[in-house]
Amino acid sequence: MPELPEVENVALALRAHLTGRKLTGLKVLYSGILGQSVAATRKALLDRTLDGVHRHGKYIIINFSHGQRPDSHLMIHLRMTGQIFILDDYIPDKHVHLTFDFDGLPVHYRDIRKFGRLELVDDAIHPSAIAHVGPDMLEVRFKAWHESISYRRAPMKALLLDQGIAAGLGNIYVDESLFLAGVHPLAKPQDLSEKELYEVWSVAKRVLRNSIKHGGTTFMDFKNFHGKPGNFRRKLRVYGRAGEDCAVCGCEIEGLRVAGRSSCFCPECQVL
DNA sequence: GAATACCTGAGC
DNA sequence: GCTCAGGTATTC
Repeated sequence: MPELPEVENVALALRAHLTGRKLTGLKVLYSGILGQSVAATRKALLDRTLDGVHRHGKYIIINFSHGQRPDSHLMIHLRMTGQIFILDDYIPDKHVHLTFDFDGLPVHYRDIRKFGRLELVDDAIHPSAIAHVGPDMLEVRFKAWHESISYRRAPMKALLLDQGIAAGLGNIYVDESLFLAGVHPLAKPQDLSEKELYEVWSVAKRVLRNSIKHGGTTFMDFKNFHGKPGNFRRKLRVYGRAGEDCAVCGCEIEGLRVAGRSSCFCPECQVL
């Protein structure tokens, strides 16, 4: 499911609905999604109050406080199909692996493919567990971003997907950003002028912000905190549109495999 | 880089 | 039955 805009959507909802609420129960039905044991997780989180939600790239880090003891920090990554939601009269199906009970308010973690992770970490903002992850794509400045890609020999598509350079873009928003910037997915940094790279950087941020505004993209599984799909799918120009006509020039959108991921681009608008 | 592994479901 | 899927870590 989720790239930066979808994760931001979930983080905003967690902050808005759960801040100040105490975790009174934690039911774990499938412990494979936990980074630590069920006992350690329960011990660290139960009877604590949620008092902060932070997002870095596609990671959500929740701060739980307790009067005397030190705070606990729970880091969540939804990977491909993770969902966090609260629904009235919801009966959990077999894909709900964990349910938080915030003093009578049940919040479910559901994940069809079980790739997602919830783990206790050592910091509420920059856990050592994600020290290898680069700055958030919405915050990284052009100079720093440019310096970290300019010497690389990989195609732009691979560099934009590389969370170590900047965190948050995934397959959908990389394809969309490259299309809007008019850059071919196989183009390398040295094929592009600084002006073109600036365009990629600024367009990527614009796409992410725009998608956040529309509640993110639901392509297959994504659902927001209230179980509703995001509205950005209808704004997608190339992702998932191989074989269709380009909205700008009318020629056929092509599919291509880059960095092990399916990619869509317009051969006319994105010339190598 | 590429291949593989982690999982389940959808679509052909 | 096969291939593919919004992600990432690990191993050549």
